[in-house]
Amino acid sequence: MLKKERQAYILHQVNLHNKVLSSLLSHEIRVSEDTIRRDLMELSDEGKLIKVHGGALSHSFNDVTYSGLSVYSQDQKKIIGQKAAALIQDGMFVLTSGGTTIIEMARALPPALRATFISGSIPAILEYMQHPNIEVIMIGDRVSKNAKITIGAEAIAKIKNINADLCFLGINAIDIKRGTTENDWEIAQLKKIMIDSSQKVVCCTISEKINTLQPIHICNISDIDILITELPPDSPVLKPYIDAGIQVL
Amino acid sequence: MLKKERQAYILHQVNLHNKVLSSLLSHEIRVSEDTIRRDLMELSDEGKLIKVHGGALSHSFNDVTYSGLSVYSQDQKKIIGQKAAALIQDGMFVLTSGGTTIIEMARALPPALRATFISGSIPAILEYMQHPNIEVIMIGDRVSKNAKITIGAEAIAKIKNINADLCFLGINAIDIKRGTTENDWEIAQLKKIMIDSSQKVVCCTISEKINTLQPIHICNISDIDILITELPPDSPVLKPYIDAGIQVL
DNA sequence: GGGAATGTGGCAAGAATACGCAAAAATGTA
DNA sequence: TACATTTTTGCGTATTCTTGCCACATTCCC
Repeated sequence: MLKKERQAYILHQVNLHNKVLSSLLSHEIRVSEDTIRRDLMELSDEGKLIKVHGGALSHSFNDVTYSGLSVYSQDQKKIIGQKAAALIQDGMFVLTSGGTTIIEMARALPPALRATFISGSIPAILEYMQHPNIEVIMIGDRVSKNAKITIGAEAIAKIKNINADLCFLGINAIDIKRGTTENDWEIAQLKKIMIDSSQKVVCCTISEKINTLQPIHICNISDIDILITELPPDSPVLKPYIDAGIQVL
Repeated sequence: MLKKERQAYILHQVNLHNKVLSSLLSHEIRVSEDTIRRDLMELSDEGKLIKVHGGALSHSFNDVTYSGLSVYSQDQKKIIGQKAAALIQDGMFVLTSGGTTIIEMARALPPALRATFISGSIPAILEYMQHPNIEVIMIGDRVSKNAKITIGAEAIAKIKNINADLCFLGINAIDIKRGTTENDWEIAQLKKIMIDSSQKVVCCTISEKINTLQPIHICNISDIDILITELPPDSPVLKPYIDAGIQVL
């Protein structure tokens, strides 16, 4: 088993179970605990997980301490949310992923809007529920505790049967060559299906995620219709994406 | 259980109940009181809570002023929640409705418990997600904004396919003759199906709902296996239900 | 005041980790 | 291809962390 492969597996396990034990992993992958520990150290240095005595934890465990960082980009995300909300018109069927940018979009929805929102993300659903006039559809399945989203074959099958007007994805990494990428395999699968089930695909992300990569591929640049960031559309960072035919807002 | 994990659990409990007792925690998490005390010390040093003799208090405890009445009803529901949680054993599949009593049950679940919880209630799912070891399945469908639960043909079909060990229903009205009743037609439908899909049916309600009626019929007394209230089982109010063959806790 | 509960500090066993080192594997270079 | 260099991995040892237990002090409650 390759080192990268091993680390990807560890990361997947962490995102899946919120925790991993060095002893268990070393037994599973049949390498020494030293190797596992070194992997965990590296992943921890990269900010992918939190190393603790005996193993590692997912970041979602202490999002209390992380809130400082998210507050920082809160304003940026509000701008993105407003741009995104402006795309939705009465009567539309809208499919959305989870993520803080999507939450901000939900908060920016005009109260008079009448549309149908479909999502598996629990925080997103909670926001949509606050809205007086929109219809909310929850995708059911096993709940991933760290992603706070429903994940699994059932959810995928359900989304496949949908034909939505718009699909909003909060994304963690986008690159002009590699397209959008993700670090959780299952969430990547979900997003792929959501893209397939929608007429138009809107990607929302703060600018610092632009030109970054994560291990798992979601879609190519050509699959994206609209890209929303907090920057003005004529920012030089966004030029390559406009040239690639994406509508940038 | 990892140290960080344990501390996260303690913190969650503190924020939930505004106080924790060392003795209780040590029993729940199955570690010595020394360990709990050390954890509380550390968390106290980090400013996450306030250490006191015998346990710890939430920091927000100061500015929380309770209205005496609501606390009273809350305490009743906590008692119900604890009785209900005690019924669940490792490996069980548990189907639950929504409602405040069910939420209290979710909060009373021992952290070591490994079981699968299935529900369409969003507040209930949120509570289950806090638990370190239980698997959570969300039933999907249209979201009813006032009931905060997924409702519809899809949800009903999904529940029909389940064969659960236990079904917990928070009920608003129970009567020895008319059985349990409800005031929302769709929720009544859901509860009916949930009863059909479970080996054992547990009804949870505060005693003031006993011998009351609502317009829509859910099930008869004979369909109920266990009835949980905040009262001791030998209370005279409960006598008719025991005579009817229900196990009263 | 007195008994019970709780807290303190020390200690020890066991688990987890850091560190240095060497073998093995991969990579680079002539 | 042959050889040097770097990377990766596993092992032994010393060290640190974690936890439970014990003796004893302190606090709480009646």
